Formats: sequence, structure tokens, C-alpha cells
Amino acid sequence: MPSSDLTDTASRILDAAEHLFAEHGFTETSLRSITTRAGVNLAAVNYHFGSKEALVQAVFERFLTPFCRRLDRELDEAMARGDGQSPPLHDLFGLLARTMLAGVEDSTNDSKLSIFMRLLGLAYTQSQGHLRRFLRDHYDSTYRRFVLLVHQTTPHVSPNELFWRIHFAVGSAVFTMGSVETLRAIARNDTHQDNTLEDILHKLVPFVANALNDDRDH
Amino acid sequence: MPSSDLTDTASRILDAAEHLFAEHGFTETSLRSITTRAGVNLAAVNYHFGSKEALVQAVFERFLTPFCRRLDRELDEAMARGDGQSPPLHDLFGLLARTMLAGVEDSTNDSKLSIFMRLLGLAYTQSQGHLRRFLRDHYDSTYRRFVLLVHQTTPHVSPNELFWRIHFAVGSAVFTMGSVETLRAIARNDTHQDNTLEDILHKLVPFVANALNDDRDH
DNA sequence: GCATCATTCAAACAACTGTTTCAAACGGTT
DNA sequence: AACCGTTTGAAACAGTTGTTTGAATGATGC
Repeated sequence: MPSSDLTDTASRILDAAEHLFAEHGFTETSLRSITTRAGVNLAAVNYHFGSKEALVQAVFERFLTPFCRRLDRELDEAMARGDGQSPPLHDLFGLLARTMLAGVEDSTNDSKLSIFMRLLGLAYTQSQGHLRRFLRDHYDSTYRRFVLLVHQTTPHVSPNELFWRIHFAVGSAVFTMGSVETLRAIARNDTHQDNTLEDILHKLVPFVANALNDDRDH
Repeated sequence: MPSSDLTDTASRILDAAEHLFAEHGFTETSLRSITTRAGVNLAAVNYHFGSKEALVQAVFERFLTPFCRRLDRELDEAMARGDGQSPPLHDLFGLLARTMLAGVEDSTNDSKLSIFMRLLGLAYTQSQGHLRRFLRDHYDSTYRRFVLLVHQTTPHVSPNELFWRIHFAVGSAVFTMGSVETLRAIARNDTHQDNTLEDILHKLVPFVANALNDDRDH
């Protein structure tokens, strides 16, 4: 019911798949559960996308392509504002976080962003084979551009040290994202505080930026 | 072939399952692939463990129970040395890292630790339902004890803020160590530097400790 | 109205999943 | 040797998976 009857079959499949993938993972989600939720026939998936693998890629493409385009544009503008100089580390990651939030039209409802985050987490942890290749082939250039900017803003950190710190940082982001909903529930019980996704991102950004910026090599 | 013929059926199943779960995840690993690798009959899993779910739990129990026992003892000793005072943050995580490394008898071979961490990662991201319950029921007390110590050494950080930072930190550790083999290869190509596992832990510990210790709330 | 195309549908497909069955083999005890 | 409980073995089980089929349906252009 969340997807209106106005949209076409392919979009309804993508909507349903997006939700179910984020909730249960890829292999745990059957085509039958997707088509049932979407209210379409089982064969529609293979007809419109060719295979389940292709559907997975289509789900990622639908939200990752606009995201990378937005990020690239944001980076262009930031560079222009700074006369070709890359912005400081906090701004760089703040920009990243804002670009993520910008993809969610309804900012009061976290679910869209939550799905976005979980999918990103899945992409990192569950992607063996075809998905990993797909993501590398399509979005590696944006990723490398961002890393290069981080590199330029932290010239005091050696390349090797920075390499590891970036992966530490990616790890904290990806893992938190991958289980945001669960963690939020635990936090509600534990600390009696309700954190919005925006709150969490605003804690993650300085966490990452500070850790990357430490001027001692280890 | 990796597991010797001397060990009994149950252990050989656990060895095979451990490797395959870490490599492909739970649902992606079939009982047939496990028993084939272990060189035992298919029915042996249900005979010795009862079900696949129970096998998953047994795999976690085999490495998590000794680990938590070691960690508890190490914490006891550290508290005794400090007259009941919890050690500073760097030492606390250094102790954690050493306890992890201690579980790997063959310190020249990283694969055991890598599997350990990958399983921890799976527990984090893929555990819905039975596994999550199992882990909470069995190992939550050790976990809470460690968190409480971290809490006492960082009184300037609010409980909610610390909650999230700890999960950021766990994420970076689990993610990096879980793909340590792959990342080391990339680093060798990228920065022309060969990092031992110990090197990486020595970068990770201050990364985590510094990030947790930041005195501003966000 | 007719032909042509894309789309939908119910049904079946083969392959794989975890689990069960029951006879055979084993090892120790008397 | 005969008995015992424990363990292994090959085979089958029922259920689910992704995918394919071929007929029915719909809309579009002439």
C-alpha cells in the first residue's frame, strides 16, 4: 500500500525490493515476497529486470546514481567557493552528510534515509561478486575523488596512516548505518533518549573527522 | 583437508562451518557445503547439533565463550593492579586488542583472527532473531562490564553520546579486521607498505581511544 | 476492424534448501 | 560370541528458490 497504484510495475517492484532488501538482506528476500508486496505478478521481475541479480543492481542504481551526481555537484561548488582549495575536514564530511539527507524529500520521516543507510551497509558487507563489481564499475570515480580531497586536507598524515584511518572511518559509518534501527531501539531503552537519524549523523561526522585529523602517526 | 582426520565429527563440522559462515554468511552457506568441506555425512549436522540454527550458535559459542572468559580475567587483573580504578582508555582498548590476539595461537597466521572478526561482524549486521537473542543471553554481561569501564574513564561524555561513539568504534574495528586480508593487499599496492596485523591494531587503538575521548558533545 | 506490439497472468520447471528415515557399521561390555 | 547404545551412511522427504513457458490481455497504429 505504500506505493500508489499510479506508478508503473517496474517502480513498484523497485519500491518493494528496496524495503525488503534493507530489512532482510538480499538472499533472505525472495522474489515472491517482493512481488506480493508490490502487488504484481511473479514473472514481472524477470520480465522487467531479467534476473534477481539485475534487480539488486537496479535498486542500488536508482538511489546511488542521483546521490553521486548530487555529491559531485556539491564538491564542485565547494571547490569553487574555496578558490580551488578543498574545504576543511569537518566541512567535507558535513557536506557528505547533508548530501545524504538531501536525498530524503520527507525529512520528518526517517524511513527513507534509514533504508538508504542500510542498503549502503549491505553494499559493503554483503556484496560479493556481481554487486561489488557493479558498484566499482559505476561509482568508484566519485569515491576516489572524495578520498583524494580528504588526502589533500590532511597533508600531515602519511598516506599509509591515512589509508587505514579512512577504512576505520568507513567501517564505523557502514556498520552503524547497517543497524541504525536496531541501535536506535537499544539506545531508547538504554539511555532513554530518542535519536533521530540526523542526530546520529551529527555525532558520526565529528567522530570521523577528529579521528582522521589526529596529527600523530602510529 | 585443512582440518586433520584426528578430530571428531562435531569439531570438523564446526571448523568447516566457521570458515564458510565467515566467507559467505549464514543463509548463503548450505549444510551440504559444510559437510562436504568437513568430509562428513550430511545428516551429521542434525545428529550432532539438532538444526542449522543450533550449529550457528555452536560456532559462536566455541570462540566467544573462551574469549569472554579471557577478557573478564584480564579486566579483573587490570582492576587489581589499579586498586579498583579502571585503567585509562588507551590501556583499556590495548587490553582488548591483546585479548583478541591471545585467542590466535599461531600469531604469524592472521586468518584465525580475521575469521573471528568477520563472525563478529556478521553477528552485528546479520543477526536477527535467534542469534541476537543467543548472544544477548550469553555474553551481554561481559559486554556491559566493558562498556561500564569505558563509561567511568570518560565521565565528561554523556551516556547517549558515548553509546553511539562506542558503536562507531566497534564498527571500525569489526569492519577493518574483518577484511584485513583484502585491505592489506590493497594497501601494499596503494602505499607500497606492508602492514602487519599488529601494525594495524596499533593504528586502530589510538584511533578509537581518541575518538571516544573527545570532550565535546554533539 | 484488424494486426502488432508490449505486458500480465497462472502454471509448471528444475534445482536447491533443511530435515528425517532407517538400515548398516562401529566400539565397548558381558 | 552376542548384545548394546552410539555413530555413520545413502536415500528420500516436503518445502522453497529463481526462472521459463505459453496463453490471455491490453493498448496502439493503420
